Amino acid sequence: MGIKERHERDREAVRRSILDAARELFVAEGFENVSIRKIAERIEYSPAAIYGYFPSKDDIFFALAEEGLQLLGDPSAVRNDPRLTDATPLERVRAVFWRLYEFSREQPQYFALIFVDRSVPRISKEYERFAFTRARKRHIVEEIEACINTGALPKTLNPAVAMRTLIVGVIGVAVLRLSDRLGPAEDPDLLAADVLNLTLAGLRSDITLRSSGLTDCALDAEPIADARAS
Amino acid sequence: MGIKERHERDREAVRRSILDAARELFVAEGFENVSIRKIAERIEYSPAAIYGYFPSKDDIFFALAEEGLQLLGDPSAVRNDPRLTDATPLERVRAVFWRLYEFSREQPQYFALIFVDRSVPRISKEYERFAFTRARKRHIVEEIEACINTGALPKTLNPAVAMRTLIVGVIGVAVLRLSDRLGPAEDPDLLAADVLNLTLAGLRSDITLRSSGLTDCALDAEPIADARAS
DNA sequence: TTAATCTGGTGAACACTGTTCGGAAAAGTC
DNA sequence: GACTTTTCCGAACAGTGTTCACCAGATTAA
Repeated sequence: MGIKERHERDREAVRRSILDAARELFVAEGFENVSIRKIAERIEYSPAAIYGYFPSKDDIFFALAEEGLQLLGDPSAVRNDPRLTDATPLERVRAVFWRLYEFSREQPQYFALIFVDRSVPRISKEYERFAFTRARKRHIVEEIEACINTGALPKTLNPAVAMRTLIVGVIGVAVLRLSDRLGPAEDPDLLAADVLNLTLAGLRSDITLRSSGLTDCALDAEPIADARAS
Repeated sequence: MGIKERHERDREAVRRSILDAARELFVAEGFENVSIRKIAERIEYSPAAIYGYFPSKDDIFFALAEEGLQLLGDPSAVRNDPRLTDATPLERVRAVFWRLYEFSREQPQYFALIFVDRSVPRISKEYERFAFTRARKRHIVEEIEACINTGALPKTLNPAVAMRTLIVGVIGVAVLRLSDRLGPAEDPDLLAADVLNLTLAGLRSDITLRSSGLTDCALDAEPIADARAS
């Protein structure tokens, strides 16, 4: 009996159409400017029907965030980039964070959602859902450790802290760009490149960083409370 | 005849009560969660009455933003801080940006409005209203130039670009903090200090920065288009 | 085949939001 | 006292996220 299967397929098709419509509308008009009614109208369903597939508007956004992070790409994509086959470890690290900055340009809505937005509060509580971000973070730490091992970065450096400071730089530039706070003649790309080079130069200078070394970060926050509860 | 004066005083009093109520509500609940009706209820007026004083909800926020920047404080307050009388120029620069980070903690709503928020789009277009931010920016550039003159920072450094990179760091940390993207055990204060020190160390290292030197920045954006129009 | 059941979508409504408008009432002016 | 101006309010408009009683149609059991 393929009836149940057909049911599931139909249901999944509707769910997909909701996500597709929501994604297009979000990217085109921004999360706040898209209403359930607009999504419903586009897929030719009633607004109430959507609540049979997602418990809230936030959850639609949340499902899209997961897809958004996949658009950021697998870290191994950067690792295997042919242009980086004979790059120095430092250049590889820079490439990883440059990719993050590029993502903020290519997918500003996704970027804002995942790294900036406060209007979707639950995202910070449910980061462990994004299991594959753990692999991403591990990869970045490995790249930084490679820099340390080859002497490109000082041995005293904590890779997690270094990663954090680089993320801070990318997010700072991206926020300035996305919130339209840059002057009309300022080039955000040049600024991003400068900030990355500047941060790497600072890391090379072997100053003492006081931040503790943590296993969690913006790309992979694992609430300690949850870990204790389990 | 003091009648007109009394009228103006009464009107100003109501206007003030609107701003006070809005400020308290914004700080307590955030801009998006405060409605005109809530403000009206608190000051015991009808919602429509508020539109006799402000043309829109955005304009209430905008008036508050101006007050918010005054909470950030006059740059000369940092300049005249007794703890900085015999500080090095570099320490003074760090103090200025540390003050900006503190502001992001003390007045997160104001900070988000002025430096981050996209939901009040007009603020980026009307920055020239904040005339006194020009003095603030000039002061910061002067402090950085003092560093260059004393050799604490390299002579090749563009002060405007240096200021920009330091702002990027502060905004990056502040956004991570305000959007709740830091791990539960991470200390944003330590991170902010690390990022500032790291950026300053990078600036000292005399790497080549490609960003052009601009007169406008996040603290004082003067749209070129407007300047041409006048 | 018929009757019962289960499912999914709907229309209407609730409680909100920012904003507008006609009118009433009070205050000021002549 | 009559006229004008200012100020405010009640009601409404168009929009929001969300809920719920209901119903048609598909599925299952007798």
